[in-house]
Amino acid sequence: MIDVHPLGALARRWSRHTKLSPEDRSALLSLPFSYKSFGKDAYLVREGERATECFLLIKGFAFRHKLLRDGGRQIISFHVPSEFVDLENSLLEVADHNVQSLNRCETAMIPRAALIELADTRPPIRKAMWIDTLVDAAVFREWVVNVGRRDSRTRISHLLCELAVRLRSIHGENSETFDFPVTQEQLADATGLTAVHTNRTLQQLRRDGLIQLTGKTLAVLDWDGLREAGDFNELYLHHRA
Amino acid sequence: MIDVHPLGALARRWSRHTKLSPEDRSALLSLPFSYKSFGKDAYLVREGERATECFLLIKGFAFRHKLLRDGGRQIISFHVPSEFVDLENSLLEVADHNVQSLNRCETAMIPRAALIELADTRPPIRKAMWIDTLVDAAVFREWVVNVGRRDSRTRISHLLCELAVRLRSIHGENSETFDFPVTQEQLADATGLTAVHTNRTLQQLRRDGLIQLTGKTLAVLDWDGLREAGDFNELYLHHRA
DNA sequence: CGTTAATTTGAGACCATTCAATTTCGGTGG
DNA sequence: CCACCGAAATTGAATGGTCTCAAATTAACG
Repeated sequence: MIDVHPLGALARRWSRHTKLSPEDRSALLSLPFSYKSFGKDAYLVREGERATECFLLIKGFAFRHKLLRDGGRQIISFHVPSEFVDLENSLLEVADHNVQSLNRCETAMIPRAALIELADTRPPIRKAMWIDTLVDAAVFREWVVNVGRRDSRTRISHLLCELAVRLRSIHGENSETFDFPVTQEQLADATGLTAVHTNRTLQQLRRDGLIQLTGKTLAVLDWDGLREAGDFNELYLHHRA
Repeated sequence: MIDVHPLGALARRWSRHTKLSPEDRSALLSLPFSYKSFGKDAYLVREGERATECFLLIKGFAFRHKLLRDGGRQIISFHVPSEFVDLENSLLEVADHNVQSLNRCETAMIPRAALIELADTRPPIRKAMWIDTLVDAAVFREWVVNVGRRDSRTRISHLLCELAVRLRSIHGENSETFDFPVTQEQLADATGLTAVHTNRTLQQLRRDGLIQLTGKTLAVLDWDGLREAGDFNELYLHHRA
């Protein structure tokens, strides 16, 4: 799945739930944008900033988070290539959270005016964009449930399930090993736990033969087991809209 | 603020962030719908169901929630009159969570086809709808932070702040007393705490002179204090989009 | 290869939970 | 209007999952 065009992966992903005519597709691919690369841990968007463009992830991973008064951090979502990391900034005036890169990544920076115009003139593209934001919201809801009402083992398993499913949709449906540049501290901040407890919980999941997690690679050894451990039901990902 | 038209409150709310022409407004008010009343604790939407219409709250309160394997419940949001409780169902095929009434309430049930057509033909209304779903998402994000990284006192204070702000936008900007038909058990399920601990925490907030909460009425006695206690910053509500 | 980041381990403390019982509140019917 | 009933709120005491603090070990990167 090598794309000649940097927006090709986006067009392909949107085609899964919304039929795009050849004209829609070429209008999408004609969107003006500029490449922007980021190193590890770079901020793409800062809370409180006015946004004038949106970032589409071409390569690498990113995450959204908020910082608390006491210095704590809550990660709100992870993002993989072909996803917008801040599509809401096309319509909302100021960013209410930060977006940061997880590793080196490449993005297409698209002016919000161009995005809005494309959405206004191309109904199917508008629909695809809207569905994107709705699915984002569905994921946030599931995260509220995850951090609100599940214990540490279930919580971490659930998060790993979600990431596995979303990575599969890029790497191929039967892949079980993924590039996973997420530190345990980041995993902790995404699940509302501490890094220490996250570590102990991951060890338990390894001991149970559910996963293998070494360095920057995650392997799901027992999918049904992990799904069970995580109380995971992928309905909320709306993979077919 | 008595509306002659049941969709009047919606038109007024949308006008706050999106300019609607007289034609937009009348197209909105011409939306086909049917009244539907619900008793306390009735289900408006069930997880897994295919949605054919959306519910606009005219009177009364509602909330979204998900049920867990172990019988636990996580409340994901509360809704007040003039809000859609399930606008995402206009585009997503199946509901990924439940919507239930908090007290007796009245709704306008609008066919999703009609909503989509209105959005397709009226750009400002489309924009207002889209902003609605984006603000919903912003609230979900803040809830992830709330249940993920704040202690019980901060968590509950934050939730009360949010509800106060949103209720003010209906009852008038300087009101400090609100109709609040939320039980402590529901408050607990919204904050990821137990009812017992929620009770003790509320007592502490009362003892500190921040709130008064009796029966179905909430009074904010010390707004700055509550805001401080809840680490609350209303930016995420995007009240001016 | 050195140096810093990330992971792992141990032990004690604490916030929130669990379980159970009691009191108060809110709505209903006589 | 009061008695009644179930729901909601409150209290107590014991338990426990997760956190905190610190130190040690291992992995990553220039």
